[in-house]
Amino acid sequence: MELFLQTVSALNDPSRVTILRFLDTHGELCVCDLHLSLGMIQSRLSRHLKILKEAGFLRVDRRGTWAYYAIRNPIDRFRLQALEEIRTLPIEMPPLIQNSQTQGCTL
Amino acid sequence: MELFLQTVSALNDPSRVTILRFLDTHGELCVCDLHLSLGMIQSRLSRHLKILKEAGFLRVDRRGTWAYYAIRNPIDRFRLQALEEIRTLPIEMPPLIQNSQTQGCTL
DNA sequence: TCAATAAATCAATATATCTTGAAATATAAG
DNA sequence: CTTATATTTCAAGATATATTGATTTATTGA
Repeated sequence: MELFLQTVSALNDPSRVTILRFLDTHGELCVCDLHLSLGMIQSRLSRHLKILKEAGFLRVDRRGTWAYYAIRNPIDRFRLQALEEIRTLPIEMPPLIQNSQTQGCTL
Repeated sequence: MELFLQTVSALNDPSRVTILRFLDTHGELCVCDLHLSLGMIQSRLSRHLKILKEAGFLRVDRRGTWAYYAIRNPIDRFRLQALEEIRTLPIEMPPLIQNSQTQGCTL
């Protein structure tokens, strides 16, 4: 029961659904690019990423100063079904801004 | 997004998960039998049933004084997948008490 | 109509979660 | 070692959700 509730509770927030959809669409991204693209201040973003990671949706890969987040793979059946459901939602997705590659991140 | 969040938010509570599992196991039941079986006070149960109904998981059938709740059928794909996931959870299920058939309900 | 039972709603309190800005960590570069 | 940048954590206030007991609505039958 607890694990199910953790999964469901992680999905129960528009910011987190948007993050999942964004990472599902664009693949691995670092926190600062998510910050720039989604317009969330980083403390808020970091908190949501942590919740999604602890609920088994995301994995982190630290390379240097950057933390790269992506949809976890492999992922269990129900979480995958939730991601597939999110993929069908009509969410307005902001464009991807990837300054980490070029001028660096302005936090 | 809103409908998805309503679905997910309805699942985000141990009482409601238990109610869904109980109705999934035993089929249609009236509020007072759920009240007796699950040991939830009536106002609390009624509130959770309303949330589950509005989220599309349950249907109600009023017959006389009784309101019979059951898993909605047909049900959409993601909600069905959630119910299937709930079916796999190791939840301690209390025995079914069905006093409405015999001595009546003691609310 | 009146009383009894089932169910839903209301009001108050308690608990949990989200947001923000500031402070703390951590890595890299000079 | 010190500074700059990226990320996480902390503390405070705001918002949402859950619980309880009391009240209200609805239906049945005397």
